[in-house]
Amino acid sequence: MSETQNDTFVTGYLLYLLAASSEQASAQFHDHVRARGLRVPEWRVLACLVDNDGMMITRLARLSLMEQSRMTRIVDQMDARGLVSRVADSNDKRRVRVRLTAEGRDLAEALVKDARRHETRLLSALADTDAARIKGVLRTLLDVLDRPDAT
Amino acid sequence: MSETQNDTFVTGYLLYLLAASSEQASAQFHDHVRARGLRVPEWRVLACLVDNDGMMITRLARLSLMEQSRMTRIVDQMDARGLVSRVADSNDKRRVRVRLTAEGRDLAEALVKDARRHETRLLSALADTDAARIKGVLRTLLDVLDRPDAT
DNA sequence: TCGATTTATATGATTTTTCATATTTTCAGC
DNA sequence: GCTGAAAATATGAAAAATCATATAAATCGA
Repeated sequence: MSETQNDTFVTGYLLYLLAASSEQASAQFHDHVRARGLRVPEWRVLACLVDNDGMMITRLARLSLMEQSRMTRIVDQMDARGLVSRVADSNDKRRVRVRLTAEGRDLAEALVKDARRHETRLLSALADTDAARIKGVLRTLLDVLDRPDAT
Repeated sequence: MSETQNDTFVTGYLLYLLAASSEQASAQFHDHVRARGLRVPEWRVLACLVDNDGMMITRLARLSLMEQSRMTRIVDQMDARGLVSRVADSNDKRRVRVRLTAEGRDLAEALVKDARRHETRLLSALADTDAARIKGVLRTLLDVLDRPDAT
């Protein structure tokens, strides 16, 4: 007798599929990140800063999918550790610009390289049609969610 | 001058797209869940149990995407609150079967109904082709991730 | 059938994350 | 140039989540 019975709802529910695939797809790479001595939120910060160094805390938080107060502390710790430094914005004194240090940049670039490799492997495990579609579909979903309706 | 500059990596990275779309797609419904007086993990437990009442803690944890020790405590609290009850498994005394109470079932069924409505709205905001593809693509990804290779 | 291993759950201690709110600076309208 | 609102960041206290490990029951092999 199979233990798995009629999984009528959860298993086919869009939000479950999204959460589960995000979770599982990330698990492997997140292990790698931790093996490199970083926590996942720190890796996210580094990745954002490689794209666009000197982001302010708020924007970094939005992009890294975390709360502002949390980002403040993450940046504190990364600063203390020498991966980033806080720079006052001359135009707007409220803002804190976060910049990669040389060490931070090296680590960030190495990890981005690893991430790209990992992504390639992941995509190549999918059938061509799925691999070709997945990012487009997700981007569309994100676009729709940005528009203030969709509930 | 646009604040958004050359987002070369993060914005197009599969794991980011997955995390961000999961996060954002869920945000609205999770607010609804909290408005109904539940935390997200509790909602997940209820949803699992509607599909398959009497699941054991370990399986519930896997399906709800959380750790076992955490699930033990969530079930404690839901039990204390009268939403579920713990039932000893007669065949295997290590196991704890978690069953919905009448109250738990009512709440669970109401929320599943809400979730279905929300999902429908979400899908209808996508173009037909995307709506038709998204679940399939995610399921494929999950399948691939289950197979022990794909790194 | 004994002992070693694995599986299922529980729990104390710690770390992470959130929540509410304070502080500082900018901005908008008058 | 004031005044009130909004934006950016920080921080204490609380809640949630993780980690390591304990306990207990089942299973597998010699």
